[in-house]
Amino acid sequence: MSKNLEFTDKLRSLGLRPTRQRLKICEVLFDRDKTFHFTINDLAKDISEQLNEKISLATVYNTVHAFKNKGYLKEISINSDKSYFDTNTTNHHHFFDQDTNELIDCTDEVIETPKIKKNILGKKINSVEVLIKVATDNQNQK
Amino acid sequence: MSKNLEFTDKLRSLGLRPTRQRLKICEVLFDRDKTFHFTINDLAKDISEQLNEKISLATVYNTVHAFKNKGYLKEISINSDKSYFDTNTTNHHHFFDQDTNELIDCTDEVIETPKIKKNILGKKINSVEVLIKVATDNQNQK
DNA sequence: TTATACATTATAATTATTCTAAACTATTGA
DNA sequence: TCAATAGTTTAGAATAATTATAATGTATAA
Repeated sequence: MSKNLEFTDKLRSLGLRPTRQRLKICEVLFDRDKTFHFTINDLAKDISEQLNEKISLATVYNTVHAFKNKGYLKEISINSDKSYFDTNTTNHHHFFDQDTNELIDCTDEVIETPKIKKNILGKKINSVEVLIKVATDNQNQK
Repeated sequence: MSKNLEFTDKLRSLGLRPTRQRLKICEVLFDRDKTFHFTINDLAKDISEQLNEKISLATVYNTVHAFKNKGYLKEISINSDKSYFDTNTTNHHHFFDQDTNELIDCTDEVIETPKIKKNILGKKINSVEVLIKVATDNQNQK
C-alpha cells in the first residue's frame, strides 16, 4: 500500500484531492515499469474492469486532463479520430503503427531530435515532436 | 479558363469526374502561389462565399478525402479538435502557432528532416513529420 | 440520346469530447 | 468530532467533427 501513499502525495502536490477514482487511475497509469500509451476510452474500460464497477467517462476525462495540465501526462497528436496520451513526459518521439493503431516510443538510438535552425515566429517553443507512421507495405496510408 | 482545363485533366487523371463543385474546390485549393493550409470548415465556408451558393459539407469531405487519397493533399495531425490539410505534399515540417491556430510550413533552412537510425518495426515508413508547437510565453500549452 | 455509373445533397447517425447540475466526499477548523 | 465548504463524481444532455444514407441529379460511354 506504499504505492497508494505515494500517489496520495503526488495528487496533493498537484492540488488534487486523492479520491478513490484518482488513486485508481494513478495505479493503472503509473504503477508499471514501461511507458504506457492509451486513449481515454481504453483507460476507462481498463479501470471499469479492474474496479468491477463503472467509472464515469467524465471523471476519466477530467483526471487525465488535470494530469496533462500538471505535466504528468503528454498528449500525442496522431490523427483526429481520438487523443492519445503517454505516461512518458520526457522529450521523445514516436512510431505509430497504422496496422494496429499502436504507438511506440522512440529512444535516441532510433531517432534524434531535429535541430531547429530558425525559430521563425520568435515565440516560445512548447514542443518538438517527430511522428513516424508505418504500416505493412501495400497498406493504405492514413 | 485554361486553369479550368488543367483541373479537368487533373481530375480525369485521378479517375474523378470534373464536376462543378470539384472544379471550384480545385480552383480554391490549387490556383494560388503559396501553400495553403485549411480545415474542412474553412474550405466549405470559402467556397460557399465564392460561389454565392451553398456547397454541401459532405461534398467537401468527399472531395478532400479523394484528393488526399490520391496524394494531392496531405493531412496534418495537430490535435484532435479537427483535421488540417496542406496543399504542399512534399516532405516538409510545420510550426503550429497555438495563439492563432495557424499552421506554417518549414523549409530545410528552418529544420531538417531527422534521420531514422533504426526502423524498429521493419514496416514501410509512410511519413516522418516534425511538428513544432509555439505560443507567446506565459500562454497555456495545449 | 439514353442508360448507367458516379456525384451531390440534405439529413440522420455516429463518435469523441465537453458541459451541467445534482448528489457526494475530502478537508478544514470550531 | 462534526458541520460547513470547497472540490469531485456522476449521468445524461449538449456540442462538434465526421461519416452514412438514400434520394435526386449529372457526366459519360455507347
